[in-house]
Amino acid sequence: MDAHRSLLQNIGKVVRLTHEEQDLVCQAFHPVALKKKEFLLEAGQYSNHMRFVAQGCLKLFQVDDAGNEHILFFGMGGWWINDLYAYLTETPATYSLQAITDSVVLQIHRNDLDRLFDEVHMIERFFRMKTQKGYVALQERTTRSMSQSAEQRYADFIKRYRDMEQQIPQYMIASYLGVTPEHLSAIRSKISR
Amino acid sequence: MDAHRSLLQNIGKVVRLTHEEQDLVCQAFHPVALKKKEFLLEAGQYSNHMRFVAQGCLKLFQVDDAGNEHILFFGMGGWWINDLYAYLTETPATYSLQAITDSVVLQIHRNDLDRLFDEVHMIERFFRMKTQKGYVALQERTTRSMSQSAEQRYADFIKRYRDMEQQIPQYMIASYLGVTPEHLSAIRSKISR
DNA sequence: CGCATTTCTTAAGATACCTTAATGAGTTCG
DNA sequence: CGAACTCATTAAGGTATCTTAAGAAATGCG
Repeated sequence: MDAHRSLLQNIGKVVRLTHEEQDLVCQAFHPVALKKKEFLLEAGQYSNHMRFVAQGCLKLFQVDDAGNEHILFFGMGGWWINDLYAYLTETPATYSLQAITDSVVLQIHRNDLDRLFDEVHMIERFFRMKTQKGYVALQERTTRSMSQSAEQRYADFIKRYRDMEQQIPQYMIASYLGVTPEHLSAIRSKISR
Repeated sequence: MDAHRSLLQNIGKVVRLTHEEQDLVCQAFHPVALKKKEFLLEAGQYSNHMRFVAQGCLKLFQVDDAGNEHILFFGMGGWWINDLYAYLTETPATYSLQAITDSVVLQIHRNDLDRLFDEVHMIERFFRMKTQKGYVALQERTTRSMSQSAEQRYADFIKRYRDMEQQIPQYMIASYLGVTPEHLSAIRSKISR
């Protein structure tokens, strides 16, 4: 599907826009095509865009002092993904955003978004609700990572993101779950037995 | 200090209010005094208030299937604390909110807050920024809990919350950090050696 | 197709953290 | 004051997860 159409559909699930407003929105969001492994944001850069994944799949991750990668979130087609911390605080990103598969992302610059908030009131509501939803998702994730074993977290993951499982290499799922690839492999073989 | 004064001071650090607006805010927030161990919110109840800790100290925690307590956040004097998930989604709380020491909390009902958003525009801005800050704090916490050892997390904790350390029993700090009290005790004795 | 690279698996030994249990110090309160 | 709690500590043995290393399977590419 066309990227902008997909965006409008996503917004339309939450708030209602007039045709004129839809045009304003489409003009403000610019598409970026990414090859597999290409970066959309690298740690240290400023994150000045809000980003909607129209097609493909990306990962938002951090590299710790020991050089290990920790994936905070995946972004699939129809999802919003960003280092919200960096965007909101206008500080250099501590996370990087990289394409896992060839992808198309629609992004809007902070300045354009702020202008859009004035022009299209419902867009402000949409983003407020998105931030809240993001908070809620993160709280769930934090909670689970504190109270559950790796095996339970993996079972949860495949239940929730069955469709993702195919597109994402296992070692990245391991990183998302907070375990080593070797351990995830052991968990899988234990389950299937 | 007087609870409402403390609230106005907290808000004043972010946005500027007229005297009239300050009066409106004070009228909308109601104080609740809590004895040590008293609950302000129990899991299963609806969370219909935004809450500001004027004095004392509370914990926001969850009990898992095995009956273990997991503390998501502490709320000290001058902090906001809530099961934001439950408040935002208007679903029954999965967390409980309990006083660790005798405390005074100022709270505002959702209906009054929504009304206040219309009457005092800067209050809406204040809460939007608070939600964002909450998200940011949670993202940092999630990240740390994924990538660091219990020992590093504890070192972080005492650096960040040196003043809290006195008021909070160690087993609660252990719960916040995601380890058993026994293990935290072992970590402490290892550090001080 | 075949070689190079990426990804997944297996296994052995190491470490972090947990469980259980016992003890003692500190605190609360009748 | 003394009994009953609450909280922190110690220690022993267990489990989950990591580290390292090697090889197998899958994938990408000339």
